[in-house]
Amino acid sequence: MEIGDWPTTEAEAVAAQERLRGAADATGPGPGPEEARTVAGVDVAYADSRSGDGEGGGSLLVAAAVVLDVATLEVVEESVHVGTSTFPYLPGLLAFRELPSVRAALDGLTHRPDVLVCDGYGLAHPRRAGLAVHLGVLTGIPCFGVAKTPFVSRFEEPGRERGAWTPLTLDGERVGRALRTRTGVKPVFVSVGSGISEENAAALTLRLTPAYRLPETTRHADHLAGRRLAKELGEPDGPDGPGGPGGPGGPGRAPAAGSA
DNA sequence: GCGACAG
DNA sequence: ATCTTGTCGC
Repeated sequence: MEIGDWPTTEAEAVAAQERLRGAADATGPGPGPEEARTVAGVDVAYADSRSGDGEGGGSLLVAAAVVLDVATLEVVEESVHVGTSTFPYLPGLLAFRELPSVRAALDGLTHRPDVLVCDGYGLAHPRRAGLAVHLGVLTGIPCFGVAKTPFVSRFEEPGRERGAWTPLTLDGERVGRALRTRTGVKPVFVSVGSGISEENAAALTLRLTPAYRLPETTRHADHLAGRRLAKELGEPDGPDGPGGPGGPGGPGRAPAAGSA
């Protein structure tokens, strides 16, 4: 979907997801830890989560995309996008709140990552159209989601050790895995978005969690977005003062308005 | 009908 | 998501 038919209301967003559910690539196994050279994680930080945005404008937000080398887990490239929210947070419609800014952050990358990882869901969604499905279809890059809570899905508690997992189900369908990334710690919820198999998504998730419950990609993107947001809030006029030149230091886009 | 509900 | 101090542990 292009900017032209971007949903404005909840009803339009739901309809868009129902059309999207068939557009996802459910056949491609995509790359696993051995095939993928790079993986990009994306996340968004908000200055004001509650009012989000009203009818008039939107609150400040920062989207971040961080590319990691799968073999070494070292940061290859970073990109941030500073903008404003154009859609409120509504359960099941997170994609419409985060997609515009996430896309902008991804556009700032010079690398085209082999895989995309995002917070939230892919198929583990009421209409099988979570953020990872939207992002995978939009970019054409294999994408999956790793969420911290199961939302509407259900699962049996997996074994206590790292690597243990159980099926995530929704309406009697398999929608992902409850995967233990750290021994003795609550599991994460992995679900495919588009262009990658559940097996490869789970294998990559384990590859990306050598030390923490959440993937390094998510951690890096989360921290980058948070640091940049704090900087924006603390220095509204930038390090060079009012009217001064100097754009955003290093990687990063200039502030971009969300709407006219 | 009301509440709960990825981030 | 975001608001926040201390605390346990490598």
